[in-house]
Amino acid sequence: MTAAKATTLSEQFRRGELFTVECPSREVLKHVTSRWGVLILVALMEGTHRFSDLRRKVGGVSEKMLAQTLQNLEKDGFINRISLPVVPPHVEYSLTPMGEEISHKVVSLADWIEENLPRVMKAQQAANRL
Amino acid sequence: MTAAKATTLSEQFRRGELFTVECPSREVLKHVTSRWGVLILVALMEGTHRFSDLRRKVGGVSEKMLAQTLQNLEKDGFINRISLPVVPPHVEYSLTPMGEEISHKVVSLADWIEENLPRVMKAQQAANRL
DNA sequence: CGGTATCCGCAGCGATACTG
DNA sequence: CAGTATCGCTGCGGATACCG
Repeated sequence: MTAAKATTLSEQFRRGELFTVECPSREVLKHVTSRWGVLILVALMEGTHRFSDLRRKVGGVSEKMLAQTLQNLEKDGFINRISLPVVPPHVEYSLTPMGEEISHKVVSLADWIEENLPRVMKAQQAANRL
Repeated sequence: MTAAKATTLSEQFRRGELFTVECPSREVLKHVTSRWGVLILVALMEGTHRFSDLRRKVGGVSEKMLAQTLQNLEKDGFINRISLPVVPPHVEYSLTPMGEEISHKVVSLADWIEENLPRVMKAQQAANRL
C-alpha cells in the first residue's frame, strides 16, 4: 500500500478517476463533448469568430445554448472572449492554447466519424435487417 | 462555381455537413460523445466485459442507460454483443474493429482531460476571481 | 443474469421578448 | 450586435417492477 507499481498505478489512477461519479474531469468532458461544444470547438479551429458568425455557422444552435456553451468553455479556459467596447457591440471568440490542444482531439474524433460515416451507416443497415 | 479549390473543397464539404442540422454524423457523434458512451468505449478498450462488469466499472450508470447506450453503439457497429445461451444468461460486450478505431480518439480526448485537469482547474479558478 | 416495460420528475432546451 | 430573462414543454434519465 506504500509505493508499489509506479507505472501501472499512474495509468490506473487516472482511469479510476473518470470512472468515479465525483470525478471533476467528468464536468469538463461534459462541456467539451456536449452537443454544441464539439461543433463550437471545431468551428473555432478555423479561426476567430464573432457571436453571430458562430450562430450562423453552427446550424440549429439557439442563442441561449450558444451563449451558455461559450461561457462553459471560457470558464474551463478553452476559449478567449474579447469584447470590443464599441457600438454596436463587437465580441470575438477564439481558442486559447489549451483550447487548441483539446480541439485537435475533438476534431480528430469528428473527422473520423465524417470520413467513416459510410461504414457506420452500412453497419446500421445490417443491424436493422436482423 | 464549377470546380474550384479542390483541396479546400473536400475539407469544407465534410465540415459543412457536420455544421448542418440534418447531418447524419451528428447522431453518431451524439452516441459516441454521450455521457455514458464515452466511458463505455474507454472501458471496453481494456477488453471484453459483461453487462454487470460494465455496470460496476462505470460509476453512476443505471441499468437502463447502460443498456440503451450499448444498443446505440451496437447498432452503429462499434460494439459486438455476444449472448451465450446458458442459464444464468451470460452476455459479453467487446469492441468491433471500427469500435477500436473510434475508441482511440475518445480515449485520447479523455486522457488529455485527465492529464491536464490541473491546468483546467487553475483556469477555472482564475475565471472565478474576475 | 441481463435485460425490457412502465411511470414520472425535473433539468435542459428552444422560443420569445427585452436590454445595454 | 450580443447577449440576459422568462416561460413552457420535451425528453433524458432514475426507480421500480417484471420477463427469458
